[in-house]
Amino acid sequence: MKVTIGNKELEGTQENAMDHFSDNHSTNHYCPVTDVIDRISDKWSVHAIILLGKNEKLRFGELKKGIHGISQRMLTVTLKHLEQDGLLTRTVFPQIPPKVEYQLTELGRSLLGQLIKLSEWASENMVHILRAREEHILKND
Amino acid sequence: MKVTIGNKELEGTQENAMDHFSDNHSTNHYCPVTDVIDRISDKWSVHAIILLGKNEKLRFGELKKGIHGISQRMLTVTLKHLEQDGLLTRTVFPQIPPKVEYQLTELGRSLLGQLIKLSEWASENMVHILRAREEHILKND
DNA sequence: CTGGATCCGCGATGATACTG
DNA sequence: CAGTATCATCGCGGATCCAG
Repeated sequence: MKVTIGNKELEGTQENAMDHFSDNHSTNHYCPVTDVIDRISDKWSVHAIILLGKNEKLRFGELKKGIHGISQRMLTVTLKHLEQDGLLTRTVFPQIPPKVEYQLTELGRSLLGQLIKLSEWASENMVHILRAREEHILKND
Repeated sequence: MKVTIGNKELEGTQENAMDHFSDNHSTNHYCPVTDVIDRISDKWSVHAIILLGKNEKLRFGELKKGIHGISQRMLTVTLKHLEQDGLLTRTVFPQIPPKVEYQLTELGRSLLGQLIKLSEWASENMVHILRAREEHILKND
């Protein structure tokens, strides 16, 4: 289970998280954590979760308007995935015209916290990354 | 700059992060934060960063062995992106056979912290997600 | 209004061969 | 060993039409 490349290991709280990731490296194939990470790091999923973090309940059309560039199909697919993963609930109001409300579950809200921290990191360090990219372009002259 | 769908806003530290994301919703198109998020949430990038978090320096071949399933091409592309973003350094040793070492920068290490927290969330809540998926499958009978 | 179903283009990715 | 270059492919995701 433990994987060492080279011969260095991590100490403290990092060790547990690393070990989970280790499943994916070396010779093993399927890793649930990687599976979950792949899903929640999905481009549209992140936007949907963040948007639902700003608004307790949202209808399909509101989400569509709120996530710029997303197609109807991808919104449907994304919301279906998030619902399957238990990150949000889908409530159908049997009326004409139909009305469907989406809302984060408690699980979804806990994930929201993580995504916000990640987005905070991104906004704080964005300038460094953008500058690094520019310098890299200049270097190729 | 501020976007409200419905009429709810967030309080506290979440507000800033949300506002950055807001650029991507509504009518605007390009958002640097989204750009950065898309890049750092890339499947292979996460693996490479995590692996380089476990080992201060790694050669190309070691990374290839450590990230199961990645092709040579994608490893090259991924490392190039991470280098362009200033998240890792690439050191070439001019010798035969060639030797190249990759190492996280300080920026990369700070991101590593965030990714580890995300992976910790994933490993802690993985069971709920997997159970939710199973229940959803059972529901479709 | 909220999707489901279908078609399809294209970019991302893998496989392979080659090189300093 | 550490890539580069090229070709083939495959699935994401957009566009469109249809339905309840």
